[in-house]
Amino acid sequence: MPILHLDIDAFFASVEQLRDPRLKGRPVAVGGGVVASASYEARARGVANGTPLHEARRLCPGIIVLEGRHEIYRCFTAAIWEICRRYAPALECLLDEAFCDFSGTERVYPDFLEVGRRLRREIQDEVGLAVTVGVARNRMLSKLAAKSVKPDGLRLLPEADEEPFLLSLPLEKLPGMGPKTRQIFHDMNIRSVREFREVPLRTLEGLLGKVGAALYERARGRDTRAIHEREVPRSISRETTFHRATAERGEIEGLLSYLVDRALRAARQLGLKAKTVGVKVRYSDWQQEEMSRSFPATAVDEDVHPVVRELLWKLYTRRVTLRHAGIVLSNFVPDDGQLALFDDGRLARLHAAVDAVRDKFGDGAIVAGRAIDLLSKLPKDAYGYVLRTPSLTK
DNA sequence: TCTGGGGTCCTAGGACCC
DNA sequence: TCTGGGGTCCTAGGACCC
Repeated sequence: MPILHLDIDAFFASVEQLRDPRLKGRPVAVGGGVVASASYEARARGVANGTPLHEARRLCPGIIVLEGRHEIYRCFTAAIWEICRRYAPALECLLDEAFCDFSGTERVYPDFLEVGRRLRREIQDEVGLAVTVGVARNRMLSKLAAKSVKPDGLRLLPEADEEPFLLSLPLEKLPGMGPKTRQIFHDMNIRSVREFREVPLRTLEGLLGKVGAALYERARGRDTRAIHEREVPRSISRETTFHRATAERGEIEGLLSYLVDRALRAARQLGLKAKTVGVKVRYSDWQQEEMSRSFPATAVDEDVHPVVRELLWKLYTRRVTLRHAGIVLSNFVPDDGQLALFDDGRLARLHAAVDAVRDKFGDGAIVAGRAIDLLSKLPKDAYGYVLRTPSLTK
């Protein structure tokens, strides 16, 4: 019974309620544009994660909407993962949830229900947040077990109970069964895991390839995905929606430069250089375009900015204003500290100094290049530019 | 009532090399 | 000159998850 899944209940909203007692017992939503996290008081009124904010206000008049601050949330998750590490030999953390791998510890912990109880109690006592815990034989089952007892719950799913539990699930509860895939099976009048089990493996593979084979396994309670700490990210992206849709080159380039600087700083903090950058734009009519380019690995802002400008020129062709723009870095390699051919190290030292100032005074403390155009257009605060929809993660 | 900001993995075609 | 096959990298796009 070696995998324990832990999920922080209504994470962002709960942190806000903890920090401001006046919010206790009241409907709270954190987000911009759509709800990123809704308190259970808000959920009771039909507000779900992903609900557009105006719709949330209609469903739940008096709902308190907050922008949220990732710096604060990160402190809370750090404290909670620390508590998990007291017990679990291996941990995989994703934003507001964690998988704890207890493989090989059955002698140390004869009763995983008791481990779950202790974890929940210590997190509640030391951090002040409620978490839901599920324990089962593998990754998928532990998460499904937790989902079945949210919020503030604890469930151990013994092997003997797996079959009836799985067979009772609606099809969309299977991980990997999103809206598109679900529709395919609904059209075939298949709506439950029980009915899905009748579909032969070959049919699923023919229909969905590897995804189909994975779903076949999961419908039978099998999941071989390991629990592991994320080493090197596959991509780092920064994107945002404009305060007002715009067609002004200077403003668009300025914003993209700013986003590149932020993403590259994250890469440098991880000791990574990127080999690919992508630019994405979304027009006011919601049409979206993306383009990417590869180059020799770099973590230097000035190397990436011209590529981004070139991509923007190729990409932004319609005479329609943009509502949204972003960049994504990918194809990372470790930064071996090697300098470019004609660089004597001054550039690296300059970036280290700039990063240090930004760490201390916020991303907006030092602004260079095209991002300077933003100074007159965007408000700034202690953390950097105030974007229309601040990121809640990093 | 027009819809956020992160991420992951998979597929597929084309370039290029052997 | 034509044919073929495999491997790898790049780019684009789709589906899914929190």
